[in-house]
Amino acid sequence: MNKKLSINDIANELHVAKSTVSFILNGKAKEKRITDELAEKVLKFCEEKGYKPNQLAKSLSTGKTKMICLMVEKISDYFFSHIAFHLEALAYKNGYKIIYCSTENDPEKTRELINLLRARYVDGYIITPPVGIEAEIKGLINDNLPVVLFDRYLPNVSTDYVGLDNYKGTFDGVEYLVETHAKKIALVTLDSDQSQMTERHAGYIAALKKHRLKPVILKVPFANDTETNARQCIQFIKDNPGIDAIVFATNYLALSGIKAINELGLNIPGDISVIAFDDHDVFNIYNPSISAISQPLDEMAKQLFKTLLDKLENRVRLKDVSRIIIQPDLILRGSTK
Amino acid sequence: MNKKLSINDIANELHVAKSTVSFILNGKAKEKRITDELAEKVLKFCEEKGYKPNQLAKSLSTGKTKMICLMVEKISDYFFSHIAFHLEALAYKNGYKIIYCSTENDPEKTRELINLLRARYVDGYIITPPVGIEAEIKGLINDNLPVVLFDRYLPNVSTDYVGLDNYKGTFDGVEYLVETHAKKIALVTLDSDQSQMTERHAGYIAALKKHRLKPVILKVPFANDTETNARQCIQFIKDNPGIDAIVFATNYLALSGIKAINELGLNIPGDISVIAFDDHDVFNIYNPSISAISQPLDEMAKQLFKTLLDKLENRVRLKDVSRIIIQPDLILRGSTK
DNA sequence: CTGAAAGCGCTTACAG
DNA sequence: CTGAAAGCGCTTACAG
Repeated sequence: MNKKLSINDIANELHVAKSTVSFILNGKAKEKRITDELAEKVLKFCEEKGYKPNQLAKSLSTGKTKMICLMVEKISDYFFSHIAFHLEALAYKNGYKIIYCSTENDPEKTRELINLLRARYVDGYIITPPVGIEAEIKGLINDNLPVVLFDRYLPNVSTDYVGLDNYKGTFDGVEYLVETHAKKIALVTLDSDQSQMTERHAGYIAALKKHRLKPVILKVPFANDTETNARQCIQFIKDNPGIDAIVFATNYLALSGIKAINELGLNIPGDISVIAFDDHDVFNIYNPSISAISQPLDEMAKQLFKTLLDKLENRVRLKDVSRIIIQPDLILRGSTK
Repeated sequence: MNKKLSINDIANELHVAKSTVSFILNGKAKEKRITDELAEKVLKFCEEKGYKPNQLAKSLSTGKTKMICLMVEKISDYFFSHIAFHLEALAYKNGYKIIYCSTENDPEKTRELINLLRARYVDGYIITPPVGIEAEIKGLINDNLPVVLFDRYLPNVSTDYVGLDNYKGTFDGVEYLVETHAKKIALVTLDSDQSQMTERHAGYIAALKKHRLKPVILKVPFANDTETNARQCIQFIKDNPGIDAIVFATNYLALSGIKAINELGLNIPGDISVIAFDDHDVFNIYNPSISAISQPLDEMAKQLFKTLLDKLENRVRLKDVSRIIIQPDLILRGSTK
């Protein structure tokens, strides 16, 4: 239980002012015209003693905590936990720590979380916003806190955004299915107003229109469990005979849907081709392996962090808003012809 | 950009001393014999103004940050991201925030992470320790910081631990396979010294011994990717003709292994029964669905957090170490007879 | 080039 | 019952 060393202790032991120590430690020795000799001596002493400045004290006086908040829909989801992993590496490399929290798409919960994090004075926010949280996000922006939205945006909120070209994802997916001679291409999606979902829907509709095909759509409630989704898919397929391809708007919908198709005794891709939006590492080992519209996770995380860091380090003015749209990859596997 | 209210502002506006405000806000009004009237007035004022105490300042003077560090092997893994989700709910309910980080099983990286978090003065640690980090964990304990290990423990470190009865998991799994008349039961596991892996191995061996069967074991390197694991499984099954059941020591090994079995044209469970250690939500929708030795995630998270909280709130003395062993559930699905 | 001093926003003995 | 004051460990004008 060695007592923690403070900057005072160091100043005393070395008989210099603590301001001098502080300047040296923060790389302002040159600027403050402190002799190299002294700087060297102080640095060496700190090194030897294993001195680590108290971040709390530092934060209190600078107003910067070097912490960022990652607020996702649900940290245990495949997509979000992978984004979290990639962001972590980038954050730590740049001296930031990440506090995560899950909104579970509940605006009320999200509001509380934002309030809690504000009291912690985190420096910036990366958020997948639920609909209904516009005012709080604007509140953050008004207080000059950098906010980057991702995965989905809020039409009325002007702030940085990093997301996928969802429209192109489903559009290309459908076009590929058309090329393989599918005639009745269904979409199974969530009943959701979120931008990424409406974009996926729009891409599907547009591609069908281009090829003069008719939409066949199942929308399931967000809160459904896997089993319920499977049941609804079975009913949907029965109700719409002749479906020969299905685009699933999320990876978990695809897994339920495949279960449904299996239970109906239909063959993939013989009877029905399948494409899932958002890749998943089990898709590769599934039998048959599942074709997917993939979101480049590391690229997304990279852009997200860069966008936030540019604001945090004042390389970009707060008011200058960027929208980064990442292109999806259509990965063809065994579930399509 | 409304200026943040401080306790000083409140004291001034209400013409009371800031210590009084502080006492009231911290529920010490009674104790300090402050009139209900005054307390009421202050509370109401703070409520109206939306005053949120600055956590940084609070932390600096109390020495408590109300933050805990969750250090797992990899935040994007199914098991860890789900534990993270459950822990989050418990932490927030109790006023704590969580900083996560991934060790990637690298002692060097873990060492750095611990140092970084120490400079942040987090109040407690929940860690899945890589082998080789004993000294640093002891360092935390010596400085009276509560540490709860989970998933695996370090034999030489005496601290709280929450983990699964891994031995029982594989033991019961093997016994069930024996009951279904399997004669040549293989184990596919990681080449790892971690306690959870050696326990799973031991349970397998013990059950075989009891039934006078011979072990057939494949150990794959930790760093392998899915594809490589599948290749090695194929070779392993070819090299050991007559395997009629396989226990996989992790869920991802199971997924690779199933791919291998499929590629060999063997039927599950007709030719080979399969049990996976650690459930995964795709197991349920796989075809056939996969039997699993399941770790109760929410129970585990609950015990983990309770153990840590008991220490943080001084309900249990730091020196009193607990070991909580959670019982696995054997979930039988389509991949076993 | 260096030092004394104020300040960040809290908590908590201590005195009255 | 309440208030003035010191302290947590830093940063940063300011003076010399």
